Amino acid sequence: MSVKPTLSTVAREAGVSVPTVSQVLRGTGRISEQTRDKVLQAAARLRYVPDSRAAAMRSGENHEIGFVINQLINPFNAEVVSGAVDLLEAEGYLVSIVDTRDDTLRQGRQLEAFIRHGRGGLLWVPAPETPDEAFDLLSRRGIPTVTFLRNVRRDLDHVGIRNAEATATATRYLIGLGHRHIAYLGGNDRSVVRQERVAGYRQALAAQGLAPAVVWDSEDNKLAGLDALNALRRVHPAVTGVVCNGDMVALGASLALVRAGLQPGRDLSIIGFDDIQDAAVGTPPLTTMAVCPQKLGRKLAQVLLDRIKDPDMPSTVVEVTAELVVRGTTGAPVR
Amino acid sequence: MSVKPTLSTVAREAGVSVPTVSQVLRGTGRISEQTRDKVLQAAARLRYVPDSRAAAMRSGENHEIGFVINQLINPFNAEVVSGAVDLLEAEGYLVSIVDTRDDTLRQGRQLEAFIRHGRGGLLWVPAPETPDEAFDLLSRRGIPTVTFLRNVRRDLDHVGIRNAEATATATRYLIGLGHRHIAYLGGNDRSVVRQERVAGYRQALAAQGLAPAVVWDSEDNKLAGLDALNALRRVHPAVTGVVCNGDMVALGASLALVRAGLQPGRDLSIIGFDDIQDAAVGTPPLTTMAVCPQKLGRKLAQVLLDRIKDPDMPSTVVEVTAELVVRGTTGAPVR
DNA sequence: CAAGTATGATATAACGATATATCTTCGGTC
DNA sequence: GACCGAAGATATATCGTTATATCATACTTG
Repeated sequence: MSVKPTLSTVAREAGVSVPTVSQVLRGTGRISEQTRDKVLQAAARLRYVPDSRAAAMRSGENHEIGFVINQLINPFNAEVVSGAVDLLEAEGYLVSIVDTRDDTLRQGRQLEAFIRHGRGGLLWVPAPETPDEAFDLLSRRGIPTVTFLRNVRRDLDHVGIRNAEATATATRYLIGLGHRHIAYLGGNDRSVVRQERVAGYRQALAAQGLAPAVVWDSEDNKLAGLDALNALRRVHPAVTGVVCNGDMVALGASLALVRAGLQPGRDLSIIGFDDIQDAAVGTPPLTTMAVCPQKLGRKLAQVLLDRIKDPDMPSTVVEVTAELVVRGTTGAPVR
Repeated sequence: MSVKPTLSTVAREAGVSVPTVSQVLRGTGRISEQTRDKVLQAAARLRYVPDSRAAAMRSGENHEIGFVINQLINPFNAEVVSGAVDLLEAEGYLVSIVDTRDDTLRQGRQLEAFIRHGRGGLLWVPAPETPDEAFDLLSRRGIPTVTFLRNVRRDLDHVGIRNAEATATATRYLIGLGHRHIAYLGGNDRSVVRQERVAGYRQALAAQGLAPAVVWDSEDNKLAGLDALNALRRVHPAVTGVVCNGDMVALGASLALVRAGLQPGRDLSIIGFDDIQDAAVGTPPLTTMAVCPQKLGRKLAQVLLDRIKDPDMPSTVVEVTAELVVRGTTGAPVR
């Protein structure tokens, strides 16, 4: 009893032709009230659900959008996704998400799968060292694509964060509090985002003629942040302020202090990045550079919708400013 | 220059017929070495990518799987997803994820979208109060479906956790430590999972003839857990042990104690559920009922693959046992 | 009343692939 | 040399839609 009703089934049931059913269901063409009702009733009786793939194949229109994200486990990303999905679903699109986990090979397979399965648009956080061919394949096929966070190819639409500006703000804030030895913690140099952020940090330091920059790598999770801060403090004991590449690392760093019996914001100042939900409920709550992920997601969706509407538009770059939210992990250095 | 090469383009380029190209690329039929090479080279030159939708339409085979999850922002879920994806991608499937956020209406639209766009299988955490029609539509169409966590319809395949057993274990452990007033914290009664867990908790209490059960609702995040524990303690000051519906709530509860200047594990014992990454790095680290999300995800994928292979198989139910991991938030009650 | 114009429906082709049947060509066998 | 089978390719139909063209029928209009 698992037969899938098609236009032809409905047409037979209603006693009309296939194109007529198609026209009724899409509300196109001239149809009399009477046959309209007949068709709608037949469709409801059979519980007809149209096959979008067949429709897309013929019409060329495609309402399925792929979201290629780098790390779904990161709550910041998850919130951006939900913002983008809200807008796109309201416009009748189906958004399907895949998680590359920053594995370039996996990403390559997923992108190809998206092409094979005919996505009508792509939102994409490119994995580090994504080969040019990946970008070329998409642009050759003319698939509307918006990159997110990592602005690798200037010919594509992009939505991101003013990274350098944000870390400069954070660094200046610490300097203003009286800190003289400020380190940058988290990320690694393969990351474009981190490069931009470190640049802003260095620039703010240089503008005040301050001590040489200290940049320390770390994976993007609490445990790694915890270990990284301990290591950093051993090697650079003079450091009193830390600008972090993300909230997860910052929370880990804060935890390292607490475990060592020290107090974040007094013994060492920490500034995070992102303002994830956990940032506000930490002990102490985290000072951080906040961007609203929901808003970012909606912006992302909007840029894609615009691009789909007008494929020949010159490429857009939207950059959002992060705002300093002062909470409990920053304060004047103790001397 | 955005033309999409098709079988017909490749056939022209290679100087053979369309079916021949199809056969070469799929490795079926009898093909001479010579034409095989010709075709492969032509396909590579044109950067041909097959259109899976057209293929699926004709052949009926479908290698796209939908994962309908209830809360992507929950790291436990995100890890289950990654486990399932690993296995399914290895088998050549594309897994596309949507997040219902436990909104039954949104879920309905997403399920219908999955049907329209022809998913070949579904992994599904049903939202609370999912109407029967939703299940019926899927089974009528014969779409292989495995529910996850929430076992609502016994006619479907299912992978879940032995909830009652787990909370009974947790409760007995607290009793063994000497606790006599034990509460259950988190979730709400619309949730099937929570019902099962509360049942296990009640049963363990009843077996020892202990004080009446105290069940307290909370949303599934840290902040809500924090507020909920404070409220619970005001109303039931005698409570010395709390079994939680999830780690997020448990972490929030633990935080509430710390903020009140109390010590989790001494002043109040807390047991979580899930063993998310943050559980191990909390201060103190969280005692919890651990299930390995990766393993759970792989199991889930395996059940779906089996179902796809043999649609007439009787329905399977797999239940995984959660294991007590003792860390820092439990101890004997102070008197 | 012939010719033109809405109106409401249908016929037909096409999208890009695969399944099935058909057709050469060649070599082997009696 | 007639017949048969296998190998290697192609012709044709089909999946479920939509786009375009065509076709009746009725209604205007001069």
